[in-house]
Amino acid sequence: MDVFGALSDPTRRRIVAVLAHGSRTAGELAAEFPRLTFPGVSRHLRILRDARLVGVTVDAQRRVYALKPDGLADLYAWVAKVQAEFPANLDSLERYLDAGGVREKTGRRRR
Amino acid sequence: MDVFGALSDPTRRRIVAVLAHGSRTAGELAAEFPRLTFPGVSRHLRILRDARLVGVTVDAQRRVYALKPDGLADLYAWVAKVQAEFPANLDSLERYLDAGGVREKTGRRRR
DNA sequence: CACCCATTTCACCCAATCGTTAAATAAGTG
DNA sequence: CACTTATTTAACGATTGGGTGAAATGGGTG
Repeated sequence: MDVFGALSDPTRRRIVAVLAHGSRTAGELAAEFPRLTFPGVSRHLRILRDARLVGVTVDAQRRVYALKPDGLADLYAWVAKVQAEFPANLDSLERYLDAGGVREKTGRRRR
Repeated sequence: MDVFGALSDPTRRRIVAVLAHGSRTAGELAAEFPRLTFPGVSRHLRILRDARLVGVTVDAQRRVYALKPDGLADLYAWVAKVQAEFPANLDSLERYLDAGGVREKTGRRRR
């Protein structure tokens, strides 16, 4: 699952938001989500890890999770690119029509 | 489906990217995705509409889709907030340890 | 090494999502 | 109004995703 997919889940967004304030162990994170079981949180963490949104360091049995800029940067870059390409100041429909977007009348094709 | 969910699909991201360059009719958009059927694209457009990422204007039978800044702004705001809260310059694990994140030795509890 | 703690992996279920085909809706033309 | 174009809605099957409890893994302690 890519960055967008990883962040499409509200729980995972909350995890990322928590980690923005500082690193947490898997257990601490799980404790933040009383409505979820431990394995549930663990799987979310795996998905975030695969998406390069978080990283883990091992401290004995504990896994300390930390936010990683990589994944977020991808997301940010995509949004920035789209926004840059989008001429928001011009009315979009007007622009479309000016560019000759609609070329023909509709209905039965002329014979 | 919210903005994140809407953008979790690659096809929908491509639609948004296309619309960033200018408005398109549903038919024109569908033509950009030869591997998908027309109704398939139509449903993606509906999801993007619900997420306030695009807007429609009616031109006779044609529906002209245009990118809307609203949804993208939400996404941008979320990313910006997380990045602002994330002290990227400090090593995250170090910070965690300094804050006393790990308080006890592991193993069997002391009696 | 017996026991404990922390976390992940496994097997399974249910709900949501994606894509398709067929039918419905909406609107222009002669 | 019959016909055509443009697009959406409906119904349905296949796949993925999130949740759970149970078992497995990795590591520390006495």
